[in-house]
Amino acid sequence: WHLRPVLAGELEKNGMERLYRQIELPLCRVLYRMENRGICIDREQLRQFGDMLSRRISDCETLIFSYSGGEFNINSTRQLGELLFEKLGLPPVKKTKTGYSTNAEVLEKLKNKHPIIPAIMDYRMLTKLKSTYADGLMKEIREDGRIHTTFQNLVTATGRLSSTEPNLQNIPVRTDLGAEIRKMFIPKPGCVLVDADYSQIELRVLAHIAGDDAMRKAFCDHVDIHTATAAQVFGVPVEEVTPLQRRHAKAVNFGIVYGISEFSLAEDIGVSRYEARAYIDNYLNNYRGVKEYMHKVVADAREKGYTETLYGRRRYIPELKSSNFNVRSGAERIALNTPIQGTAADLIKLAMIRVENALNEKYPDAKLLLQVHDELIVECPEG
DNA sequence: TGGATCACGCACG
DNA sequence: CACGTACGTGATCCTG
Repeated sequence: WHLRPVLAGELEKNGMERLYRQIELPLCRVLYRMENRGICIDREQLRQFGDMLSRRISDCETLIFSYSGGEFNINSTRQLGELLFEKLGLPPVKKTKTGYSTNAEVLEKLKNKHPIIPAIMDYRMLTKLKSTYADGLMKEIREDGRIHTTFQNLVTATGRLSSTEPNLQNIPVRTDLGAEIRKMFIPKPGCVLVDADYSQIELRVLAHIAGDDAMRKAFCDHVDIHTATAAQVFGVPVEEVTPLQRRHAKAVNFGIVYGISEFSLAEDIGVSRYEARAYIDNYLNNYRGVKEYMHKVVADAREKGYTETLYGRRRYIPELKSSNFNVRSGAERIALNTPIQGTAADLIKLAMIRVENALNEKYPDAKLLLQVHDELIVECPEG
């Protein structure tokens, strides 16, 4: 309690009273309730899924060892690297600090060079699902048949939440087999799970804080933002945008939010650096507000020493003054991205407080259970 | 022997 | 694997 007046003074001095009183403090009670409620998972289905994975992993091992000409620990990146790049003589694509890189990107490039590669990719996917999810989640099921995560509100640099023991914010969804895990989260009898997610919240936040009229108009007109961007970048009418153009425009939109470089964009969508540069230039000439914002937000942060969200949450970035180019460039991407990611975090926290209160008031049997950065999951009575 | 820590890889938004 | 996270496994260090 000796700290209280000191910290209260700090809050006020930094203009974060509103953030604290209207968001962070009331959010604590919401998070406490969500953790206590937990979410139900189908234990029997999870067990069967784990057994199926065990069988497939075993088949995969047999296949891999038939190609390698002997047993080794496939989980060891060191042993795997020696096999692939020394014994089998495959071309090393990339290095790590300590040896050969064997990550998914490398395997993707090698997958047609040797039949062992696809088998290793399968093995990686299956063992990830088994150890982290099938086995990992099973250990966390409590007596009540539910999984109770812990939400951390004081961990991230941007203001997002994180979730631990277990992490329920990274349940698989992108692959078909992974999505099977997600289906095992079920409502209690008589209820349904309602999943409500924001559409393109980060790009909407960008359009707002950058004050970009073209991007705001696209959202106000309810057009698909990636298609609208493709039309701008490639200079074609909206109706004539091809699926490939849309995919490229989507990558550019993501890249902008992360603080793009032509090099990583080119790598991501498989075009030349020259083409990637042209995409970015076109983009910034059409979204002028975004271009100005990118410069201004970095310059402001360099001057003040921190960058901030719409609600005044700060992130200090001393590396902006580094003499090392890579360190400084990284800091500039952080200065650009943090207000976007952090404002989105502010907004969903505010929404959580309002949803919790509105449900208690009007639908007391409906319960907010989870938050996954841009989505809320509610368990509510059927009908 | 076994706990702590680092490196690596990979699940999500 | 650009921004932000959590976590499992292997390898290595260190302690007692």
